[in-house]
Amino acid sequence: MEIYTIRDVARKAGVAVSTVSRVLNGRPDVSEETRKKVLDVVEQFGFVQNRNARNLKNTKPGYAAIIVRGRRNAFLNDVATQMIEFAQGHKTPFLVKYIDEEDDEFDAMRQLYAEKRAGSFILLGSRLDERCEAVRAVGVPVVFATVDAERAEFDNASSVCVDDRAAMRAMMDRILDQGHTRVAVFGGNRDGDDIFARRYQGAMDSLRAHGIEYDPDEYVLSRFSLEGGYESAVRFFEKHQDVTAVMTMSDMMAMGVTRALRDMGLRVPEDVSVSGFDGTVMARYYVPSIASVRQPVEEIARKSVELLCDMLEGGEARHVKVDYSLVEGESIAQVRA
Amino acid sequence: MEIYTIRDVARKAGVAVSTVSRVLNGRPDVSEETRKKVLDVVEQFGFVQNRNARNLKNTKPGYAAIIVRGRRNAFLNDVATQMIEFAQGHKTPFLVKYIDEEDDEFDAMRQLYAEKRAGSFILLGSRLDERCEAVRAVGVPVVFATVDAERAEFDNASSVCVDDRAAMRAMMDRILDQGHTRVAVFGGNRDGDDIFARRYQGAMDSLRAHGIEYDPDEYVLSRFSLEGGYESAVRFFEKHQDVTAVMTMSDMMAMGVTRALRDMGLRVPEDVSVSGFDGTVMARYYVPSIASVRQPVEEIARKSVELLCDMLEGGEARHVKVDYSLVEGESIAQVRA
DNA sequence: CTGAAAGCGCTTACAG
DNA sequence: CTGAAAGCGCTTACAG
Repeated sequence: MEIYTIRDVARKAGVAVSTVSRVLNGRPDVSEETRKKVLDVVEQFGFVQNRNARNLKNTKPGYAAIIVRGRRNAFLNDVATQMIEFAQGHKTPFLVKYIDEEDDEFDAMRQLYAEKRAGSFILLGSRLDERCEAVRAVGVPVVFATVDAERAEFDNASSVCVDDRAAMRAMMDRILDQGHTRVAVFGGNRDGDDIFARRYQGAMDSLRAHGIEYDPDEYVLSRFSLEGGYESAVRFFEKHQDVTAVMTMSDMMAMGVTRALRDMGLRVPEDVSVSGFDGTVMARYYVPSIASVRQPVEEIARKSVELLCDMLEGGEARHVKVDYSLVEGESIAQVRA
Repeated sequence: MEIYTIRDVARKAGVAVSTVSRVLNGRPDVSEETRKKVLDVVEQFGFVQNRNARNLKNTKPGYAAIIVRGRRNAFLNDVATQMIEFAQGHKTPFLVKYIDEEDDEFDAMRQLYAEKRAGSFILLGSRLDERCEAVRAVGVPVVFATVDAERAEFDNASSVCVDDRAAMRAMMDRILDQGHTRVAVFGGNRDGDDIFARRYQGAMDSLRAHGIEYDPDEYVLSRFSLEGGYESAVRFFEKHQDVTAVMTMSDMMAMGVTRALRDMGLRVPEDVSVSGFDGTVMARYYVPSIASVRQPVEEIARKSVELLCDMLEGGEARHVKVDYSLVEGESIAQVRA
């Protein structure tokens, strides 16, 4: 495999490297004739620019970077895709960086800033723990998407999310309205002040309002995956056959729970009702379709991009709540007799 | 956000940049004392290396790159993840590059070769069309995974896949053994000589062996997604109520079909049997669980890495078939009376 | 409109 | 064990 540099192209075309560079970057100050000559050689060589060299030179922060944590999360992926769409119209070019579940998005920010000239960021699915103080330190515009960063009070960070607490409460209301009184909640760590804690609080709000006492044993810490939901359900229902509904914090988890119940000979929703969270396509196609809290993918994406562009133009950090909606599903029914 | 270079680190630590570079790269020829001094400054600065500069210098092809086409394909993603696992043990470092469905993996190869010192490749989910002549041109070791490249006769390309034709035939046998005689097949383009064409042939092999005449109208070109399967099924069953089984070329498609059937008031498997392909986790968790052809993720991954390493050590290009297996599922049953 | 030159942040022989 | 210097492939003022 032959690798050509712009020097090779320049020599072959009989021009200077700077001229080739200009052509490659679509600069206007090149004669039509020269441009053509250069492009011919580029074509002929199958020349590909070395972006390492390019980025090394170009140091002014131009890009906005979308950092997505978790390659497998369909919901976050959808949001990222939408963001790119909305970003098309704006002057700032956007790039997407996927990082692993365990990676540090703040390291990723530094890396992107240093290497790719990314000077502003949208963080998708970030967690607001100690490390997020890094955001304050970096000082560049940041938008947290699907995370509420209001209380952290960053000067340079906006956020977009649904009201997780209210959403969860509404879903629990709907379950309780079907007569259920023993509802297990499967989700993430409920301590602290992140979205999982708020969702948990929302569930509690509803129970309290309905005058139902909640048995702490009926909260199950579970992984957000099919397997996680499955295993949690199997373990849980060994001891809690009297529970008639399971509310989860993710659609994947809900589907895992549903499959587990079925394998234990329980029907959903006749014997046990199940709810999810996110409003993913898969949940809609599942049988039974999973009742879920839909986060408005498109609006989260649009708002995030808007807020970032706003800050880039000197606007203040703002915190926006977008409307969730409850997705009807076949997975919830009247409590069994 | 402050960006430090190794010059800054060197100055602060009171050593030369070359020394800092050596420490950063874990070279042995640095005194313990100096190393410590440098690492302290690195820590203090939160220094991150600029990989652009690094890659720009390092030009000897070291990496093996795994190119995955399609970020959303759970199956390919699983294979890629496994490959990384297996690659750990080998001397060659591996890196993964995700490209869009529509991107050209051969362009990606050139790019990676030029920029990241990737001198050998595993192509996951590549299609073997005209563009693949590029593989011959590049000359570096390539492994096609989940694609049969035997007939293309590249000197420098191995391949790993299941026998798609036999697999599809086996699945069709199983369906026909349940008494079905009207089976629709939903899948990709059946012309040419790629895996879709072979799967189609496999289905035909079985029908022929069973003495069943196939109605060409009962082949449906469908997208490989939930939505694709759904729409195809709705359109198809408007006109073909007498069909009692649908064989598909992907689990996603099969789940879409199942949901569509249910929405049309048909039960799976009581009224219509459905089968998938790939053996994904989601299909196993679906209700009904989807009978599928499992491609052995782990073995495809292991074999691909092995074949590549083999070629890197001068071995010949080889073409390996790994064993598929039929996954039992609740989605297939005796034909309705 | 075009070219010669400096420099982006690293690594790697080459001296010492 | 350590440092000075060249150079990776580009871009971008600066001249002309």
